[in-house]
Amino acid sequence: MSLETPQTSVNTASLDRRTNHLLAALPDAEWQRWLATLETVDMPLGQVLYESGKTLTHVYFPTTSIVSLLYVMENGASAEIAVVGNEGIVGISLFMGGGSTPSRAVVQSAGRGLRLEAQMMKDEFDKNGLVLHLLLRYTQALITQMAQTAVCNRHHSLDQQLCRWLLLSLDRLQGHELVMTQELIANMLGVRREGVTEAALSLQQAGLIRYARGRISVLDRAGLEKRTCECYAVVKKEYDRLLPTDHATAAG
Amino acid sequence: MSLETPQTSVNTASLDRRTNHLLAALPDAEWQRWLATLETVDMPLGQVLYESGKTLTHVYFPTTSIVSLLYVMENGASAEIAVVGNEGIVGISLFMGGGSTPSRAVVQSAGRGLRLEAQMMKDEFDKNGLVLHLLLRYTQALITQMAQTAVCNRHHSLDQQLCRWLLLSLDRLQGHELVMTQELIANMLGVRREGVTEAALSLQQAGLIRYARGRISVLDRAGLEKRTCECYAVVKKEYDRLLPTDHATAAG
DNA sequence: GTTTGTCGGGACGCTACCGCACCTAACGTT
DNA sequence: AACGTTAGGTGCGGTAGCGTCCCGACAAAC
Repeated sequence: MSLETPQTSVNTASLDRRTNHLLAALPDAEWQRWLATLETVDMPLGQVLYESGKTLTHVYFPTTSIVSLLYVMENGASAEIAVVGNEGIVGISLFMGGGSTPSRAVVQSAGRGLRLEAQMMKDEFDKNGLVLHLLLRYTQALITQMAQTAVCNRHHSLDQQLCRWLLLSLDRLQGHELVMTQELIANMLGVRREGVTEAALSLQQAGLIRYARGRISVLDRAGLEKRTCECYAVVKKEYDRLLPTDHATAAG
Repeated sequence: MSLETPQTSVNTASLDRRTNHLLAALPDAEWQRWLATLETVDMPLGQVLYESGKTLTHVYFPTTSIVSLLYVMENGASAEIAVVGNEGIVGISLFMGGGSTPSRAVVQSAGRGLRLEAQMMKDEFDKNGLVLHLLLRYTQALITQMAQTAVCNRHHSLDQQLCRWLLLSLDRLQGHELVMTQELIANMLGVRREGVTEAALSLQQAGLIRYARGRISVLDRAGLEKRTCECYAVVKKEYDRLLPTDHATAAG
């Protein structure tokens, strides 16, 4: 057969599930069901499987290719959040319930893969409970936070990271004060205490916060949001989208 | 009532589900079921909710506290992977299917929270299909990779990160060669191309790899593993644990 | 009222990495 | 054979954050 030719080929009888570990671990019943719609596709270098924020049309199971989950920053610089190869699936947001992610998936090493239509994937999960979907959505938000942290660690100044951290903490507390020594913040951010001292000092001089002996008061929240990097907004937006507060929007 | 006293109190009729967003979004049936076993607990600063690798006894729903998911490195340095407050749950590995994570959960801001016994949580999910559990386990492995990336970005040299990246890529391909320009690797790692050139050069001089015009051959895999930071092993181990290859171990 | 510990502030040299500019070598094209 | 393109190598000044050590201010303990 023409399994070696480059063009997209609809499933053949010779589809080998062992080429992707996830598919290999699938129960037989599911495998048989999916078989009908699984198709082999070529995945050339640089192909964008999905764009940040866009809804997925398919999920991909790489077999001989590697896909990078990239976060592309506003200034165009990018950083890899994770790689997916023949051990996994590209498009977890589809079954996690979010439908999209703030990252981009790009083929990083040309090869082949199998893909499945989005609706097919979703159907598998619609059989399951509400609780599940809720928790999965939460998990996706959490993942976003992690990913953004990785990016932020790589690219942003301590000053901006401190702002982000203060804002994220503030969002999880009531009021505008947090009890937190600079030493502790340094541990959280993975930097020196002196670095935090310096950054905090400049925030204080800018009139954004005030602090003394382990108490930090946020005086100008908007100012912090202006000063921080994009990472804060990305995470916040994603949490809001995935987990709308009950009083605000109806749960989708 | 003594809701303000510090000691652990078993659930009272006045338990307010709105104090934690996840609980608030719970369907009524589940909420009623959980109510019987949910208990309010004090969460003092510094309390370790779970240690890296340990099995959870409870999941926690912070209400007025903040919990840090910390990754503690071999040399004792630590970095925050994510924070969890009244919007979430501490212990996702319980329903993700992994049972534990390589990170530690520490109370970062004292307060209160609700907790639920591990078995109770699990029971909610055991009603659901195999596919689900498989995918969730995969997701947890992915999350580990993200978290580790964040840590690695913060703390390790470009040289080490390059080793990690090569190894992770190699694991997802067959053979010992990858087609990849230094330019591309630089984009993935979020660093300058020249930095990669320098690091790659030193790896080549050490006899670990050889490369020319976008082809990288790994000559000494063990050498790379020796040279890289702990991040690679952590991620690999977690993938192996969560997604054992069918021919090797039985799926747990 | 002194001591001891905690918290914040500052100085020093050092290293890793950045930004930029430029160069060489290999290869493909025509 | 000439040319342009792509991959890799080098040099140089700049800087963010590190390791270390030291200091002052305040607070609780004795």
